[in-house]
Amino acid sequence: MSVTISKKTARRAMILKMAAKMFREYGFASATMRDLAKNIGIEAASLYNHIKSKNEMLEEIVTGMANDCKEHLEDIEQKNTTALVKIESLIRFHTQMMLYHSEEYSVMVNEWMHLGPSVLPQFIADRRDYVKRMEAIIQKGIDGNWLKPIMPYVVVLNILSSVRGLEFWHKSSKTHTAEEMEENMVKHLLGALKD
Amino acid sequence: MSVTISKKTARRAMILKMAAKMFREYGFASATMRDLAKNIGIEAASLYNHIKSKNEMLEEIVTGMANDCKEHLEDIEQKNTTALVKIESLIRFHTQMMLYHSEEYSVMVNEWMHLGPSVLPQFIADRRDYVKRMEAIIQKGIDGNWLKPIMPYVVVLNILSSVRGLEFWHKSSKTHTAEEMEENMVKHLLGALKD
DNA sequence: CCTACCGATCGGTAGG
DNA sequence: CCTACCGATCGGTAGG
Repeated sequence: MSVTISKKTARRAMILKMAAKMFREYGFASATMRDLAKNIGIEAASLYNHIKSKNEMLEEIVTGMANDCKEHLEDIEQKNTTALVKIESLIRFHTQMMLYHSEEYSVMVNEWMHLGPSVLPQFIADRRDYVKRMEAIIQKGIDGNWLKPIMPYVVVLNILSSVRGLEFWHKSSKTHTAEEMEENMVKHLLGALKD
Repeated sequence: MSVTISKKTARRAMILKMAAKMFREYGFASATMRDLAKNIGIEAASLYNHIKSKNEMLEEIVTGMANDCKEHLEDIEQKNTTALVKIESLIRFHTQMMLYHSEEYSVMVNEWMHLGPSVLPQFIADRRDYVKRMEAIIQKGIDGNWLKPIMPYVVVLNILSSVRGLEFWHKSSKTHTAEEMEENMVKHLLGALKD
């Protein structure tokens, strides 16, 4: 019995993984349930034994990633470190999420607007809250003279957007390693904040 | 006769402007010709007196913006200035494009993948070329010891991605002015390259 | 997990 | 610029 359940769970996880891959490659609106089914090797109708709807898949992918990000931010906030260390940790965390969980992360940052009306407002509110809390960390660093004064809103936007842009690297010929990319992300995005 | 032509041209330009607005807001795939027609005040079928297809509109919007960017880069390359000044000019140019031509610029950076097979390969090749030439400017600056050594590929990706992220500011409550945003973009993205 | 099929909606055309 | 309409395709359901 438990074998049956875990098998079903694994199958569902596999479907969600493939859905993330396709949402990322074609966009949520252009990816079709028929293509998803074909890539898995079943008929489109059979998908609905594992999921409720196309939108439910998007919601699960996006909120899953969003929760991971929120958790990490809370950890960071608790720690007794300087603003510089905290921001560096945030840059590294997001970079690694994009580099090692690129499908789900890309879907979150690129397809969230297709979320259904029952989850979209909450996602937007959460995102705004996340940005505000990153801004607060930077502002504290500026107030304490640990960081150079650059508008926190712009810094946060740039960090998050730059990570989003790593999608291009991921799809490209990869002439550089993930580690190199991460180090240079830190150098560039943190460099202007240091003395 | 010439009045008729210019009227037609103006109408077409207006349709393209509205299309850009809707491609940006809903995404190319989700924006419909029927909604576009409704927003203009005509029937969907009537659109085809001004344009050939939905894809043609996308192509015109995207390649129009891409050409503006290419032209600016060529100007920059000709000028006899330091790498730092050139990169600053590039940051300011792209920031202004996003801030003052947000519809078309957003469509270019977010919807280019829906370009038809007759233009997509060229667009990708052009984009790669554009990045390579920005990288070359930075590399020259590093070689001449005018810039701190940060991987040019990452710097270029971050600059372009950060500008893309300004879309969020544009849609938001706008608690900061466009000028403030531009100055802080320069401070953050160029700061790490300076000594 | 499949066959069969639905209502809706899409981009686009014919003909005026 | 409109009426009328088409073929294709979509997400999803019924019933087994």
